[in-house]
Amino acid sequence: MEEKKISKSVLKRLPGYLAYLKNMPEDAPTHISATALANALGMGEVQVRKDLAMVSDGGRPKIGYQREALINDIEQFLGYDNTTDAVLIGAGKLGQALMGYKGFDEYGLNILAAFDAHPKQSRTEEGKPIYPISKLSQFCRSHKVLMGIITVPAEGAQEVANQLIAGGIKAIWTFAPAHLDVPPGILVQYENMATSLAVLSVHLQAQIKEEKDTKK
Amino acid sequence: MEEKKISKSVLKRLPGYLAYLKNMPEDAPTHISATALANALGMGEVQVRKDLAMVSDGGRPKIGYQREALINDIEQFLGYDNTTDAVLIGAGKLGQALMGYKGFDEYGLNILAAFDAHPKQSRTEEGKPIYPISKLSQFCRSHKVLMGIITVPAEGAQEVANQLIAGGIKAIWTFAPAHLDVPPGILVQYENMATSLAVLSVHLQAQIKEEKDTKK
DNA sequence: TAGATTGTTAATCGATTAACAATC
DNA sequence: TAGATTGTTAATCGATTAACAATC
Repeated sequence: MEEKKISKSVLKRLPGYLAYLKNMPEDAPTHISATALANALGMGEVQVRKDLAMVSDGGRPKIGYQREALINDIEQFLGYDNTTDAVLIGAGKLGQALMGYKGFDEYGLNILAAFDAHPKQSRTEEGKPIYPISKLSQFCRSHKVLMGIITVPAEGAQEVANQLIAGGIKAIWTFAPAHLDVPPGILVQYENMATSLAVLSVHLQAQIKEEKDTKK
Repeated sequence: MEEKKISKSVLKRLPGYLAYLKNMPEDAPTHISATALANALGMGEVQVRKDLAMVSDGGRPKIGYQREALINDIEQFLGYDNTTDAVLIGAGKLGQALMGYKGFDEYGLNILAAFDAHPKQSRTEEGKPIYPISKLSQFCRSHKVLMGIITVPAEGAQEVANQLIAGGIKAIWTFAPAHLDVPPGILVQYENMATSLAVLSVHLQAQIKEEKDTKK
């Protein structure tokens, strides 16, 4: 594994490989080829090989990549071996669903606490604290939190982002359908359901139209 | 608006424009320039102009695009003026959060019912029915549902997808971190939280490393 | 008219795919 | 050795950006 700069497209495909590899049964062969991976995930084999070359120190011709090692390499590359503390803002349904999601520790993500403008309880079902939003910046500073997860309605998102940044956060994961203005150096990752819906909707429109045309 | 084939990249940016335009205050000017839009969303103005050219029949030099008309053009292009019936499978926390999200009708999305392997209630909080998963295919067929939303754990996702396809569905929106094998013609849109987390995690790793290096 | 803004045509950039040599 | 598979180098493709002419 050489320290090349990785492109975002490659980066986004890595979790797919990782999930597949981790889900393989215990009794599966210890090695797997890029070809096999590509087929399983419906991708081109050259692409898979090139992607893996970015994170792994190589497979062996005729044999493939050692599965355990590959899993480790990807996890290390993605930083899943270090835990990241995060806060979540907006303890509505979506927020609570995320707070309760067990799978995040696989990604090294640890949500410390939730914040809400008007907390209805003082703890989530899982027992994590819910604080009023006024404590947000201070909490981030004192706990050295680097990541904020925004699950408030669109109108409130920018204000929350401002407070997160004031608290010293470096990355924001937002589920609010709103563009966020942030200073350089802060990463905003939009979990954009509207984008997905657009892709789906256009596909369906085309399907419906096609069907009509066929019937004519 | 000429009937050109649109690229996925353009398509994915359209919802951003739409949301911004719809959120503009009532008393804002009736026209808006691509330049203004680009600045507001932190994008290149040429890109915005080119994107808009795909869906709109044109702005006027010096004046820009008529906001109302533009909103309409984008909505029509994305098919948000036609409602799409959908079913959701997996009435867990995330599923319930999505069932309760009011904003979907803006996108023309109408979730008819939820399905679950072991329904705990017969209706969601909003009063939509929750059926056992055994009724899934039949329901899709009889209601001519074209879209399925999967919010079950990864292990169950492929089986649910199979049943959706058996029910005649044409598009799948899945929140399960699992690759789905589907026949050609069926669109799978992955709402891939793992992907987002990877991008965030790598950014934070770099931040942390940078900070260390600076302190040295 | 002058200048802001549009739309188009050409140039650049990056990512994917194809071809091929290396190797176990 | 032969063949599967790797990694690399070159070719293609698509998307973004830059340059510029058109227009209100």
